[in-house]
Amino acid sequence: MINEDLLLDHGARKIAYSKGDQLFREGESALNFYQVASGEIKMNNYNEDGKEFIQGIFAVGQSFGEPPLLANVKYPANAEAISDAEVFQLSKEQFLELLTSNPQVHLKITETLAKRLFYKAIMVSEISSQEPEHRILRILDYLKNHVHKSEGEFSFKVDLTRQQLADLTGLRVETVIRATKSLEKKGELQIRKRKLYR
Amino acid sequence: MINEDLLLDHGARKIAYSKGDQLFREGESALNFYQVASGEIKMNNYNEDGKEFIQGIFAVGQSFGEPPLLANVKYPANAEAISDAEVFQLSKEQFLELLTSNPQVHLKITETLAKRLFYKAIMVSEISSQEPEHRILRILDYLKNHVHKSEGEFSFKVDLTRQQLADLTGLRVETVIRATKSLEKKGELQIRKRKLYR
DNA sequence: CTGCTTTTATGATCCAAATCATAGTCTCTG
DNA sequence: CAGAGACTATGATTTGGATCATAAAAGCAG
Repeated sequence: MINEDLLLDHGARKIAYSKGDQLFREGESALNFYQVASGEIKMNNYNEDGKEFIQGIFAVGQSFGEPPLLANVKYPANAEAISDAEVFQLSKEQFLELLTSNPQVHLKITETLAKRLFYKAIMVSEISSQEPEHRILRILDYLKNHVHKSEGEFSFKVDLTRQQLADLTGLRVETVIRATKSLEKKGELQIRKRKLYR
Repeated sequence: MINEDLLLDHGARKIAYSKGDQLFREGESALNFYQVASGEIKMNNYNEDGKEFIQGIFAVGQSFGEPPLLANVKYPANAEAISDAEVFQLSKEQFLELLTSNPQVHLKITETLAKRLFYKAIMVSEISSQEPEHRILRILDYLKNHVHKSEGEFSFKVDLTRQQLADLTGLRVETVIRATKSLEKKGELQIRKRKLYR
């Protein structure tokens, strides 16, 4: 997260999006740096037959879409507003200028990338080689420990639908529903009012 | 890739490993920065029943294992020498010192992370939602375009065994063998002397 | 060259998750 | 508060890739 004033000083604009709007699409060139000011943004892919895969969900204060900017490649996924949202937008040049003139911000960004890489490394290995229940627990634990940073059993309320959980893990809704029920039976998580707690 | 002299100036040591040696293991704390001086290193995971997943293969000049260093998390995978290899090793402190005193190196590292994130984003979405043939083509195209940077049809000789390809894509050897044959039939790749060309 | 290991190959069988179908429950909007 | 749409639930069936088994070809060490 980059300080708002710093962003604005470097020419950032705050742009409003409505639920469902797309900010950019897979395959496009990366022109801007983005940071969420309000609401939530997801990055996702759709495969040939329309199945969605969610790369990540970004909430207030989180930036997204930097890698293609820094690596000079096309976007590997789309960005779409999950809810009505506001987003700080900074051109590539302005962003790089900000980075070079603020080493500590640069270091922070590097750290963010490193953390995201850590998450992806876990998910890719999980998805490739584990059963559904295992995959689901892993992503829940990741969210619990690294995003929400909550502690204590069943202290983390999962604010995702079964469908979103499916799209994050590469499973199907029905499989997620059955797997979560099974996990509840095993005491790995709780379901209260249809919401998952881990 | 960081200049060798620069590495040595900051206290890097060159360490020799034999084929099969492990440099670090999943779950350990990140203490060092690594860059390959000769040979090849892979990072991998093993799941409960011993199945391997290869996160990445790193050749001369490439660094690996930086994310946990920068993000203060444990290693998400093991590092193992594929062949006899030499590796520059730099302590965390020395590495961070190098970064802060050489902004352009820092930017280079950030770019490397961004590229790797790009690769992982592609792979995780592929693995989660695509058929074997698709997955294989994607990783081959990635290697062809972004690692070997070769152009022209069938100009890229794949220097991976079917097993390694399986471990990179989360498939099984037999599936990779069948899928590659099918892809050859479709003209998507060539097989000469059992080697794949894309 | 010979035997040994690694890699590629191929058919048969199995099984877990996807798919299909259908319905119940919740939530939000007008 | 009624009705629509989103979400959760559950059973039946299908299927693609894993698994198992076996073998042939290539690479390699002595």
